[in-house]
Amino acid sequence: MVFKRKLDCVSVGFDYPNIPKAPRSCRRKVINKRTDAMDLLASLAGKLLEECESSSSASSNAFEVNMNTHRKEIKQEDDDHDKKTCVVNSFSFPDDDDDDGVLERTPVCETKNVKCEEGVTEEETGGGRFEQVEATGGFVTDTCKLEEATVPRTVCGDGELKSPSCVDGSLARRQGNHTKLGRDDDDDEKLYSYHKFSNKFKSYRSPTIRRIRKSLSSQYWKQMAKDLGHYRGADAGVKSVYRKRKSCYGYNAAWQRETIYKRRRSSPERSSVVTSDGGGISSGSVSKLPEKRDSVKLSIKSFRIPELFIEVPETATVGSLKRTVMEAVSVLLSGGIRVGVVVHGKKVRDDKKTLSQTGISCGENLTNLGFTLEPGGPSKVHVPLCSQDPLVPIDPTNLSERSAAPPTLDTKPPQADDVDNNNHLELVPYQKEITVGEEEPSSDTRAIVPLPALEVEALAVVPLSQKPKRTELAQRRTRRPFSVTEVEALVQAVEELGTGRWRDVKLRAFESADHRTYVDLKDKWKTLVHTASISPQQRRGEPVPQELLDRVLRAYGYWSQRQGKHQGKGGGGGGAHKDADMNRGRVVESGVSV
DNA sequence: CTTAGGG
DNA sequence: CCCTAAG
Repeated sequence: MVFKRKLDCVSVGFDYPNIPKAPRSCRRKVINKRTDAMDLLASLAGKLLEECESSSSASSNAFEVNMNTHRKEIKQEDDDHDKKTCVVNSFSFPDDDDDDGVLERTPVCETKNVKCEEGVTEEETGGGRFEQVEATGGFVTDTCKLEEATVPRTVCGDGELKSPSCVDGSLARRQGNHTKLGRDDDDDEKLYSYHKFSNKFKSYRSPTIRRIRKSLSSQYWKQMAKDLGHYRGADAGVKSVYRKRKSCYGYNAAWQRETIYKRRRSSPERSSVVTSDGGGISSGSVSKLPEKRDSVKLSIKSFRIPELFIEVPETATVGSLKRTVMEAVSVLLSGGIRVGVVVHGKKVRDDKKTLSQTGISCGENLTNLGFTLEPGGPSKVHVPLCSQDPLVPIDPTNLSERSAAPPTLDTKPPQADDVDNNNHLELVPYQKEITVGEEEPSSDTRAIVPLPALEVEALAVVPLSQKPKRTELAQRRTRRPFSVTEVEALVQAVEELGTGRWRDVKLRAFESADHRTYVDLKDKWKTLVHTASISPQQRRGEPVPQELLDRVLRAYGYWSQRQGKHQGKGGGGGGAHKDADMNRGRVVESGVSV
């Protein structure tokens, strides 16, 4: 595995990795995807602040929700057949971002586990084995020890404490070797089951995660279910020659999650905001925050998604595996989330209680405070998120083509598979302080808030029946303007084959251009016709030689005339013949009827 | 899966 | 480019 990851501490809050960021445009998209998550966090922060303010006149409340890069536990479930089922216990979002160089940071009361994580991580990863993934907005997927270090225990639904299963080693590596992905000490199949039946993962975009524009449409779920494999039929796993984006997934509805994300933004209200440059230490910034006594400061490092079941064929590529995980997580996050507050292991349901009444105060050890993300929560929103917030890009596809993908084990074609750098997910709530200066490294694992149990009940509800709140799981394929050469080839093919045989056009002229589907060609032709019809001044993009546009018009006119006739079917012959016809057609168009 | 069109 | 309805 070549992922190199910066020390967590860095991402956690001291020093932001100065890794190259994906182009803003790329990141933007990602941001949109994360909107829900961010909203939630923002909402959470806002809530806490509100309470704080009401109970005390503190005005310096600040929150910081950071995402950690890291850990994800994977465990192998079954191995029937040739598929691997892995359980991803958790993911965490890297604390990347802040492309605008401004991030808000707030000191947190008393927690200092950064170093701890850092140390562990480094050790686990063999020191530098992982490259920062944040560069591309990705998440590092591994380092389980971290979990133990940071989150020693996890409370299970039944109140029982369990140690998080942790698997070390990168997912990719394991997968490649066909070795176990992890221990399976705790198999909670109920969490989130995600099965991938198809082993066709070459698509350059996530198959299951398709953008759903019409969220309100009843088609949404239908589509979703279809994509996920609920409707998987005989065609499961089958994909057309051109289309490389089909796959089927199955997943069980019950999923519980504690999600995570991080939001750089502090509560809109009056939290104090500190900004610092992305790569710098926040000491200066932090110190700027006025320390008020009655305020409670804390930061949520991350939220964790308990588990994800994933099944992929052994023949699948690492990239596809990553994408699969990404998709699973996206689906999980898409259903809406609710934040829960847990103090001393107990969930605080009364939203009206003040923090101090609840036992949350600066004086207290905040380690007994935890947050949970529960499925489908109404409590989202409130805090206006600003789109300007740099969020962690998680969208794989996008980044893939544009940013230098961190080296990964498998080499894959640039466009299609690197998408992964970002698939990761796990979020663990992180609470730590960004105190400046001396942080004790690994001294205190407790700094991390113990993750409370998830509400199984809530989790049990699995949707498929419920509409996910608008989620933009899928993303658009990256735009790839046709080059003049391609246009030429297209025009040539259309001249010969006509405008109703896109599949043939594809075969003839773009056989090897996997990224050009016949639909793409059809669309391009459409635009070419339009382009040729407008004045040169109105055209945009790389100029297409007028000569080609003329041919476009000519062919368009010609084939239009042939409407109803043999529709080009009689074109078994060569292009020459066609050209002859074309000329004739042009004449016709000129007014001479044939 | 392909086509054809609208978005 | 995406999404769908149709065939």
